[in-house]
Amino acid sequence: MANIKTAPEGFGALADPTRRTIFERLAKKPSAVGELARGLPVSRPAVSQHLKVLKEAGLVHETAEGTRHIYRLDPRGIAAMRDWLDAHWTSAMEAFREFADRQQHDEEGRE
Amino acid sequence: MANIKTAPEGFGALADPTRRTIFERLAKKPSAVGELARGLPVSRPAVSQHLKVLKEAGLVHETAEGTRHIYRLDPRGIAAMRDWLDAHWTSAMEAFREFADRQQHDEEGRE
DNA sequence: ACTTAACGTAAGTGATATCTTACGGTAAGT
DNA sequence: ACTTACCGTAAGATATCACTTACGTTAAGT
Repeated sequence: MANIKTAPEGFGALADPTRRTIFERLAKKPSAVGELARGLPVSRPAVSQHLKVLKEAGLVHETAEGTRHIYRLDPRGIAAMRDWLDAHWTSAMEAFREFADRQQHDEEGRE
Repeated sequence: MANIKTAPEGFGALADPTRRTIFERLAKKPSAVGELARGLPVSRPAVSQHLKVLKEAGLVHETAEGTRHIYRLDPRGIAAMRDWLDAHWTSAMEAFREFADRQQHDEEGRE
């Protein structure tokens, strides 16, 4: 099971638009830092800082190839966030359905 | 299908610890604002502001009962975030598995 | 009608986040 | 050995965020 304690960090990590773009870029293809910086409206050091946040959240994994640092998505971090959402989704689903049904029933009774 | 364009807003909404606590509280039981403020280390207006963010992210739904405003989780917003994660999870899973296999193979060859 | 309860919003403040430029370190190429 | 490529970190500036107090509104109770 994925470590659910790291899930909250993930939300903070994906809260920033630039980091989401990086995340989506890595989903398509593992990339180096400079490679990511090209095509982004921020500097290369900024990308490094974003990758650090993503890494500490357990969402990406880093490996070195010479001086190049290759980053790729870590599915375990993503799974942790999914699990966190799922843990609440079920109860929310039931409660909301019950509420929606009652809401509809009340409106029908009023017509 | 849930509107995937609202998903990113959700990450920002759940990035704050206090909002996550509110979120978890609502998962257990729909509640009014003052009711939520009790037991939280922040003021009632702060809770109102947090609920506004959660609402704009599509994560909660508001209904009025007299002067009391009842908030409950909106499963559609949660589903949107889940879908966003799932969209990247699959490709990340495959790429990472391939990477991990190759990594292990390399290490075996070195022994 | 008056009071009370519950809530949202405005304004201001302190903390945090994100960005930049500057710098230092490591590995590869010549 | 020297240069070049690639990267992380430090320091500082600006923008954004979360919080508080003060205020106005609406609905219920007496």
